[in-house]
Amino acid sequence: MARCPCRPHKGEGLKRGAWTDQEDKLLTSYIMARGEGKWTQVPKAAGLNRSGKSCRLRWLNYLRPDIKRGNITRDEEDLIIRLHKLLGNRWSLIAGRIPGRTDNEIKNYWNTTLSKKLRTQSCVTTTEQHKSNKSTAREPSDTLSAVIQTKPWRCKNVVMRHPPCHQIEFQEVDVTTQLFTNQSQNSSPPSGSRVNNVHEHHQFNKNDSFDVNLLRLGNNNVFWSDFNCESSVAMDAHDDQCQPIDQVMFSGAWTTSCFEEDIDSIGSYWDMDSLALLLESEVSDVSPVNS
DNA sequence: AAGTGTCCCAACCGCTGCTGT
DNA sequence: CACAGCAGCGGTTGGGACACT
Repeated sequence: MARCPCRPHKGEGLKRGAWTDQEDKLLTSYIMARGEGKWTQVPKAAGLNRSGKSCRLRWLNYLRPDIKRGNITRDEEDLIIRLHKLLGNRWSLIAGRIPGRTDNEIKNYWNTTLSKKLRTQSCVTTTEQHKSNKSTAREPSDTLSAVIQTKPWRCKNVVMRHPPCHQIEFQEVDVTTQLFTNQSQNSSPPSGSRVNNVHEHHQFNKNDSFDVNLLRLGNNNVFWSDFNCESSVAMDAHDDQCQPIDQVMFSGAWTTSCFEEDIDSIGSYWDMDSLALLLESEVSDVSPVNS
């Protein structure tokens, strides 16, 4: 499929277009033996006449052993729609939340299937609304989807305080997490679905640098996610619990930023149902991004 | 059977941000 | 600070597969 391999390439005589079985084998066996990374060196070392970029793409989108084959399931489709509503065209972020699916796959699926489907649905909805609202005009903002604009932050000296202590502490962080479970699968928002409290204590050094992904959802909730590992927790930021002292992180924008520590140690877990539940509830009451 | 149109998706392109020097 | 090299991302392309006439 795809490109014509005979199409002249700028400069070098690297092969392009569809990959052969032989090339796949070479790349797979190389990466299995040496691991991912150093993509510019991969083609030469693996004996491939391809660009490193092409090798990386082939591995990530097709050869990786953890890639799930087969059609997108209904659950996955639902999740993609919710995540897209929340994140926009952040395909890699969306893919990171759907095990076994690649950003390319999700992007393609969205462009070829879901966008049409949603367009059709919105046409139907619009028509129905038009019929029912002939006399009662609605604010356009009622139907606006809330797309979170994540903004990455790398910050030092991130500190969290916890009640009753409101002192700034550079050494210790207490995190109270409230996990979502899929036990309450009714349509009610997650206020009723928070069932587990997990209390953890983390130690950080004064000059530690964090890459934490924090999405502030609604007034009281912080959706905290390390996108590099399969775990997420929702923190209740009500009454100053678990709020970062560094208000810059939160001022005026959805923030992204994070632990170097493996937050799996918190005991959190991740599954599609819990995320779906979270999204379902939070998208509807999300605060304005830049207020 | 042959021609044409449409769909799907692997692969490419160009850009951005990060890191090292 | 400037620059180069690299990885990663989202948008786009193009060709095989399939449906339709």
